[in-house]
Amino acid sequence: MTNLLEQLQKEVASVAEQLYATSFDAASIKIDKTPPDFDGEFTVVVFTFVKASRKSPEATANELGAALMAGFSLIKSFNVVKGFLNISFTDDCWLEILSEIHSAENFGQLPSTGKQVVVEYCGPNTNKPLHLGHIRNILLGYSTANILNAAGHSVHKVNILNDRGIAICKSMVAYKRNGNGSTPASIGMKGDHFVGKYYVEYSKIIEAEISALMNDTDISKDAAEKQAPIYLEAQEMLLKWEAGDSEVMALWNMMNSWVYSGFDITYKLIGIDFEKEYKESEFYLNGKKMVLEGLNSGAFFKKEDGSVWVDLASDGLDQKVLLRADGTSVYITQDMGVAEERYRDFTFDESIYVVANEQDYHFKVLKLVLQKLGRKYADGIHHMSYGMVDLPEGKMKSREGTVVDADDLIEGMVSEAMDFLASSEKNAELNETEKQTLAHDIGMSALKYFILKVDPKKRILFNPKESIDLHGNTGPFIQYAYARIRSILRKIDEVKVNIQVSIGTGLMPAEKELIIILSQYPGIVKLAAETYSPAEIGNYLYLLAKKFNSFYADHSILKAESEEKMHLRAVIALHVSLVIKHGLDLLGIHSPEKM
RNA sequence: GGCCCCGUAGCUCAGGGGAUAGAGCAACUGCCUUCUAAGCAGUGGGUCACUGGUUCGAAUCCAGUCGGGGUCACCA
Repeated sequence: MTNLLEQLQKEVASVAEQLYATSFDAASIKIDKTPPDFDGEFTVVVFTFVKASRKSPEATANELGAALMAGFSLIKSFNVVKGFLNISFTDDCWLEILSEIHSAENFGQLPSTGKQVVVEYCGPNTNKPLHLGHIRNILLGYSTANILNAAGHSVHKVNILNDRGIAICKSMVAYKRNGNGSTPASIGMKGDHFVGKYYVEYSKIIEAEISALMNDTDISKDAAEKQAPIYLEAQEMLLKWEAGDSEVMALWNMMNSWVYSGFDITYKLIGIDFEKEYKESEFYLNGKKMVLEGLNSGAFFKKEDGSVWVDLASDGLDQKVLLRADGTSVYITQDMGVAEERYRDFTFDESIYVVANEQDYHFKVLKLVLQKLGRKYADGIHHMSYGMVDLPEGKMKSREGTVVDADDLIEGMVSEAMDFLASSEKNAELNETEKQTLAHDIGMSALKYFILKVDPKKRILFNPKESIDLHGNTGPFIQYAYARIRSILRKIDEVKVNIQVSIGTGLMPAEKELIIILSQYPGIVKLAAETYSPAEIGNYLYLLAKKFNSFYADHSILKAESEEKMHLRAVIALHVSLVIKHGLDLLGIHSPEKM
């Protein structure tokens, strides 16, 4: 019963086999949901059978329909339009399905697969605050982890902190020059913004120095950049860092700790968490060891200048450097070390990297390199490649100051939701704190849904001048449907109505439609997990909420025609609300009880 | 230039072999003494970039063309 569609496929296959003495693979039989303009719930596409039947599509469809009716008691009726066999199931069949949903322990949670899955997301640099690009990454990562968990996997959310390298040194150098011992606390600034301020300051200083050099001497801009005093200072600081200079390490630790405390605030605002955070500074040396191991095993080779390379020509890629001539590590070396550690930590079956598609090439290389080192776990590496966020003018560029800051964006959305609350007579009974909480839930919902409803693979266009909607195909729309249902259910609880499904009540089309949509939910969770696509959940929830709202406008639940109808509708509404809540949870969106 | 991704309504997006291509926003009409109007019902809006091919059937698959983006660093 739980999978009506599969059952129907099998029935069709066996009926067709009897009629036409040809065997058909049940799973390959094409059955769609019947489009709204036609009568029925499922549609069998009969073109695949006409060759065997040697009859017209219509005759074949009629023949199959009659045979199905005769042998399959759940079918109420069928009709044929051209090559399409539309099938209706009995009301009792759908009520039975509703009853199954009603008695399910945790509808939408799929049985355990026993698989260990790691999801890495966020991956910030520690020299500046998070921006809109990180927000998409964070939302996709967190939501995908939830979805994989609902699909039965054992999921571990991890972060990777790019905490070393020239970028952080730039902030450090600028701070040393102009910081005057100030701290985030002393000037009342969030730690990541504080450090980011000096990163911006570095750019200003070097630009001044470059133009001074170019005025004094006749050199190119590129050359001037490499001679600028602050650039040389940053380089020197990087070397000192690698040498473990205690003064540099102290500064580095202090500034990074400021950044982390800033990030933590943002993570909390968004409502996400990590089981473990990996710092690249702690693992890049392991990566180096792995490169040397590959050199010894012959997987990699050394060039005359001492640099170490891997040849990926046989895999359709180029040669790739793994270790510089001076022995320092490159980006990929660090990822190798972290991957190894991660396998030690979780012995994962699958390790998912949520990283923008500009790094497609990098992850192909990482996987191949680990495979060449004989790491079996490399087969489980999956790059969840998502499209970047564009502004109307194109890509966000931190140097040109066009980045949309994460904290600003969040604050803007929440205050917009707050404005809406203030302008409405509803929610007047809430106190200021409750209003803030609600505005946060709604504003974040609008932002999260705006990003998550789009297919992860596609790029997103964000126009900072147009605020994100609170109406229509939005997060608040779905939340609203939930809040309306909760309001009704609270009233039912008051009169202690015992909610149960009674088989034998008839079903109106709108009631049946909601049951059908509800029954699809576990399949949607599975699909979202298989395709790594929170958008599947988002689109489904919108459809569900929309159909419920439509139902709500036409039919009263509390004042239904009969007691029996009231129970039935209450059960349907209850499960619409539970699925909405479950689905919104997967997206990291709260479901307010009132709004 | 090589490789990869993307072109669907004015805008933002669904649909990814199946019937007459759908939503939201924006514009315009109606609907709150009835379970929350952040809602519902409706109107207008399309050469699914273009050309060819495969198929009973193509927005969907294949090839090419045009347009947009990414990448091909001893940057991360």
